[in-house]
Amino acid sequence: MPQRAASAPRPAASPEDCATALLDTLPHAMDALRASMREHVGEELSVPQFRCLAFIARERAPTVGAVAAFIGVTMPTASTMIDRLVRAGAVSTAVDPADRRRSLLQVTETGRARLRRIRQGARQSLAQELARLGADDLLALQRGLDVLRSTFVDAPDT
Amino acid sequence: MPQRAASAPRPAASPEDCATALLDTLPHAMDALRASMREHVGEELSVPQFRCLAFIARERAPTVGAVAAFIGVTMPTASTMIDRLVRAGAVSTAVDPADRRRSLLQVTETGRARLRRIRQGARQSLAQELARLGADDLLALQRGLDVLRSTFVDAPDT
DNA sequence: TATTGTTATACTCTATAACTATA
DNA sequence: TATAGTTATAGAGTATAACAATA
Repeated sequence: MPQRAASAPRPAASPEDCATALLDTLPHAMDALRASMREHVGEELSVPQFRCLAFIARERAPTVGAVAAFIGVTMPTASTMIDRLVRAGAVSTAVDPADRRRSLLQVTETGRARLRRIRQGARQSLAQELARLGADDLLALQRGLDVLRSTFVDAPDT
Repeated sequence: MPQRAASAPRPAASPEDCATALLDTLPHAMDALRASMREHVGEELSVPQFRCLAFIARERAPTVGAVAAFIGVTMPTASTMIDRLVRAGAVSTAVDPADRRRSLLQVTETGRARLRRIRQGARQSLAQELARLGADDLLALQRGLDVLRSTFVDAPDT
């Protein structure tokens, strides 16, 4: 079984304590994330738009339903969001020849460039804030985020 | 200096890597948090409303400006949000006798009960998902959240 | 008949600009 | 004149209900 560092007695972390910490930490962290995405004026994307675009970019040609499922919204919501991205020239749609009810989505070259700039800017700006942390804290953060991902990204619902 | 477990060689976590992890993990975690707050039908609060109410509840009698600063929105936004909470009977306002421009906010007993129920429900529902994790993962999560809090809650901007 | 997606409608969240009241 | 707050307006994000088109 996993042997632990013998240094200090570790108080066990209960699921309830973690849930509480999640509840009052996550919203602030999201604020910072949002801010990092708005920093480059004139070149911005809301968090939902960013997620939407990033998802479409990394799938080959997802449907509206797939986007909705991924970002966790209803189809009407995804539909209008995608519509805005299409009007902004970031996404193109094509009818699926195999099932004409489906729209296959793709990020345009414009959208791809836009996504790249936003992502890089946000990452840089967040990294700058994180650069104040020591190596131990960074590692702890990374591990915590891994757990978060395994819980809420890789295994969405139970 | 902090001695490390001698088990495996640890790849150093760079601020950039953590920023990337933040960018693609946090939104999903927020989805889960939002869902946990909506679970109890008929007894819900949006995340911003929850933050607003929770802040007012734990301060003695904050002003609209203080709420705006805490949740990171402009005053008009805070003003209308609070107005909704007032109309819902969760918050009461009183003119500050010392400076009649200020409104002093308070959570009503109704609001307090509501907040308690929502918070408990959300915590329980999140805790249930986290209960699948082992003790090590829970600890890692707790530590990661501590780092997140120290970075984005305790020390908002540089 | 079931599924994919859109349209209609309504609310919250959010900002900027313009205004009111008080210091 | 400066500050606290509100009102007006506009747009994004969100949901439910109703509809269209296709399987």
